Amino acid sequence: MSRVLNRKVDVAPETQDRIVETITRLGYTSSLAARSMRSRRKNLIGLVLPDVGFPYSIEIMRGIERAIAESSFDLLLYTTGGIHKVGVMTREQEYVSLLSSSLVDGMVVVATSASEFSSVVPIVAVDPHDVTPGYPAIQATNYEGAIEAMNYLLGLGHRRIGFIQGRPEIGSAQSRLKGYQDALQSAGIPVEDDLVVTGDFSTKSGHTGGLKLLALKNPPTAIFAANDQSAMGVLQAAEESGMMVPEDLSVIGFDNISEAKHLGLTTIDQFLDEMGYQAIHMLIKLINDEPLVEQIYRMPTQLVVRSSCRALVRNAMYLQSF
Amino acid sequence: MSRVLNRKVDVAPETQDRIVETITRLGYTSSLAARSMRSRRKNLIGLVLPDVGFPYSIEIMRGIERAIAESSFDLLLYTTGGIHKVGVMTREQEYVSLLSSSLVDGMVVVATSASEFSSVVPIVAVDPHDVTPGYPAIQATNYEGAIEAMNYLLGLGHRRIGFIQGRPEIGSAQSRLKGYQDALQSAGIPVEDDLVVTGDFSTKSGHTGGLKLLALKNPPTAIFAANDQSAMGVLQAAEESGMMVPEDLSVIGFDNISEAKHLGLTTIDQFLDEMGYQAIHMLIKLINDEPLVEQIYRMPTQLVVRSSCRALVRNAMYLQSF
DNA sequence: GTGAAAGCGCTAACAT
DNA sequence: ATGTTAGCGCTTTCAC
Repeated sequence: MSRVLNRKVDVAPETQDRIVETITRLGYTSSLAARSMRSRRKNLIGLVLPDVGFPYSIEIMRGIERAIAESSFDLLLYTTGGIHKVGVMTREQEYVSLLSSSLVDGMVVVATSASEFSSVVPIVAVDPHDVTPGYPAIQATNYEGAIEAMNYLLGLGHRRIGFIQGRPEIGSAQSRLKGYQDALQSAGIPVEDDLVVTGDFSTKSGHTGGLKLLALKNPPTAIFAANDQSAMGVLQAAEESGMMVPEDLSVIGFDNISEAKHLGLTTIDQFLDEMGYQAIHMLIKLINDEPLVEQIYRMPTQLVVRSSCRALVRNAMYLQSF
Repeated sequence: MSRVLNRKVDVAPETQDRIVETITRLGYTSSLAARSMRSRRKNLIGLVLPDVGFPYSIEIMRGIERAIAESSFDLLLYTTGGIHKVGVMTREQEYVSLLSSSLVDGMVVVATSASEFSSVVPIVAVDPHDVTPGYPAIQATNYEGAIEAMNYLLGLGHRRIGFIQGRPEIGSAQSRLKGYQDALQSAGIPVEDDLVVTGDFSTKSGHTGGLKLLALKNPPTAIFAANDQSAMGVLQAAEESGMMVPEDLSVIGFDNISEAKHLGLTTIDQFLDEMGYQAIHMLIKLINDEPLVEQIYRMPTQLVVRSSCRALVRNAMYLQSF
């Protein structure tokens, strides 16, 4: 029977038919556990996500699923339910071992904070916190993108530019800050500590940070937020503090979840999607023992300007239709 | 060693320490496959989703993850990558067998079109297409909700009310249509075929249907769309056909993804979330052999009015902050 | 072309 | 308290 299912060696057509008939009649399906344990190739890819509910994770999952759909692999996602549970960070390696030990052919780990993994099967990381990880990974060009964003604002004539940072312990946030600082330096503008506020990539932190910057004695004429969520918060802050919303205040979000589409740029959702997609392709290459062109695949980040309230209406239309 | 890991029988403290030390040193993790095959209880719940990328699936997953985080179970999601692959519908039973055979303690199946499942472990379905499925399930009060929505519009004085249907083959869409028809009948208003257009829950179908309804010789004064996506399409249609958007046209979306929050109602995202959450709790009861109060858990659906463009801006703010 | 048997990594039951 | 062993359901190998 095993021979029929795995269509390996010669089986008499008559026996074959009889077995197939019985299988369908009984609704039999081979046990994943037993099968995985015995055979090398499982046609299954494992995925470890920090939190399945975040838009961030979702977009990456979209790309992963797209690549999976095109491939012969199925996907097995393992989660314990949110990053809020204690010790999840330390459990990352545990999850990897769990799946890699004998269930999947390869794994994708998203937004991990580990800088090293021990695994029987190949691993590809998407957007790891570590800038120089010890495993194949998909990364964004955070530094270059930040420089680009700053040059845009500098090109508009801005000289006092505020910065809302992302979660400081994460590599991407550090790279973006460094881009901010280096761009200013290149333009011969001193970096003022007052103009840099710490955030955590959330709208709320953008809001708080925005209020802080706008309340300065000598407020910035432009604000560069480390991601779109914070940029949104800055806009809210501007609106609340009674200012006639933007048009008079340049706000840049590093990522943008919707508006960029109208400008013909890659939106962050497409961006994350593509990251997931590339990760699977990279992983499949590794599984098939094909050589990797580059250990770290770097995707160019793009920026988007938020400047008018009209954009919000357009965003609404877009988001709703999605 | 097995005894140490499963902290079952008595082990000498000294031996215990030695083993734990070795385990951590070697980074050993027990094989999920082997373990699952041998023991009854795996502390793992399986999830079969039609498509991990849809907002619909995502919201349900949120609730599921929330419940999982609170429980002692982990979650294993199985997907082949999108409903677009051929034969996925028929493969539903296959996935169920695959996981249920020996990997998980119970399963949640979302938006399934099967009316029967054979499984070794307990199954709970979320929002099955079948209105009277042969398995425990979480359902929405689609019929009652539609009556409620219609009564709202009738209460505003509307007598010619259009209807944008959902995917006709799906039970929930049928129930909503029946609610529309019955409410009209109760009010002594004849059901006009012209006022009912078929859709598929998408914004595009709402758009097309809206244009069709608005182009009627005697157009409706209100439109009831079977879900929020289509309601959004109707709004777009109204705007495009040069009408001063709403205020003068009542559009109701049966589900609402964001606005309802401002009105203090349950939003569809909360609604789906809750469905997923309840499903896990129901399943855990089944796994623990506890009796089920009701085989079908019915969640009250709530409606929301879309009437002004201002709402869009508010939506944008909400969605962005999310 | 088919039957038989070994063994994958575990857990549970039984033996010491 | 610890050592030993029989399988769980498969795939693979080796006989026939």
